[in-house]
Amino acid sequence: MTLKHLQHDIPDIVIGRLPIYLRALQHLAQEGKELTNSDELGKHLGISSAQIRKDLSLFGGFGKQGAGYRIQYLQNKLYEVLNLQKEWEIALIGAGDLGRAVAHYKGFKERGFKISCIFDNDPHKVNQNIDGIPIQPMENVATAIPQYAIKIAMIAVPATVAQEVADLLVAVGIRAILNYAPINLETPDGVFVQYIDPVTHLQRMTYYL
Amino acid sequence: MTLKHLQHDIPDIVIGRLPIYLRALQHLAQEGKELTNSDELGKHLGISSAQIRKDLSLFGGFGKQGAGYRIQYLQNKLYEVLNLQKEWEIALIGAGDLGRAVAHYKGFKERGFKISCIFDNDPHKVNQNIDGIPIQPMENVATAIPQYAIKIAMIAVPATVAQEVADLLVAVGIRAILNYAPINLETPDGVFVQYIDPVTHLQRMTYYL
DNA sequence: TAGATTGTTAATCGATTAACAATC
DNA sequence: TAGATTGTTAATCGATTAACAATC
Repeated sequence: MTLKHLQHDIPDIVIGRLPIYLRALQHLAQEGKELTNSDELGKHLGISSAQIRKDLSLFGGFGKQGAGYRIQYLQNKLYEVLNLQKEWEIALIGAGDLGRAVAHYKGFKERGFKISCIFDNDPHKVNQNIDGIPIQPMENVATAIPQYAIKIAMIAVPATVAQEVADLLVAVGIRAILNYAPINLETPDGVFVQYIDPVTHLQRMTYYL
Repeated sequence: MTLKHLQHDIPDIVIGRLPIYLRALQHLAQEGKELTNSDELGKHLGISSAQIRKDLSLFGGFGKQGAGYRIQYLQNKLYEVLNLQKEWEIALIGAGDLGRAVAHYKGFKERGFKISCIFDNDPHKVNQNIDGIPIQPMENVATAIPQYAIKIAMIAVPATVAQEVADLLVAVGIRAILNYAPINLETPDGVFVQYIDPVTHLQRMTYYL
């Protein structure tokens, strides 16, 4: 059973669920389980079992009728689908409060993403380091990012300059941006942006309170 | 034109977009604009103008034909819809690396959310403080949260204990949880959970790289 | 009034679910 | 084999878009 790589058939909303499945599988693996099924996964995630089976079947048959899914095997397949088999290097832009917090977060390294360079335009911060990673001046972006072929960046600068920074990053070859600034970014086709704005999540819940 | 409060007619996916609209409006207001329209907003956000008009019209008529939307007025109405007219108090659970980072983030206060108490089970951390907010022992959760009628909590503890913490929070009256631990939480009906897991966003983008 | 943009309806599109044959 | 659960199809459900009458 080979991976179907008719990638353009796969809705983005399905891709968005795969990391969630992966997280649930990790959890089950830590409990010492080797086998699971769409029903168990669904209960865990509050998603219907039919949806899980349908999502997974888009990439080929990862399960066995009558048995379910081997956790380890399914994890490996999802890593493969999501291109997570190698560690990705990330550039972090901004070394203020927010950037420092992002840089200190251990979850990136633990789950396959390594912050390999940090940039800031404040001369006082340049040549300091965060957990051993030196803070470089913004001028270095144009050389360092292509040099190490870094494709992913995180933006942790004030909202007022986030678009400008994004434009620069796109110009030097960045293809995926995780934006912590509370502002929408415009990027050309083929450059992907995801947003981390905890306040919008809170505002979504207060509606119901 | 009064607010329609047939709240159960409103799809959650629409509620989820309102904070994004609010963010765009704030941006336009800062540029000194007083008036906007569904087309301008849509271009800003990469959303169709029809969708914006439809979403907003679910709550009553906020615009004027031929003119568009008055930014200030629309902001106020959205604040009203989302219950953002008063500052909300939040409890933060966990004062490790992640909890500290969350506590330091200035965006909450700036946008109407105040972290008013912090809890941790590490005796070494208790009685220290973060930006002037004392770290209390976990035993205090049961008294402090009802005392101040806090309805929103943020979880920044290790994934292994996050469910346990969530159960406790629900038991003492918390109705909305922003969960930073990379694990799905199960909560009873009427308790809302949102997730902040930057790694899942990165994993979603690597698919396309 | 003429021009512009909303609010709303109807049509389209896409995602979820139910059900079951296939098969381990 | 009998039992269980997948993979997949068809039906349902819900969300988005197109279009335009209403109206500022």
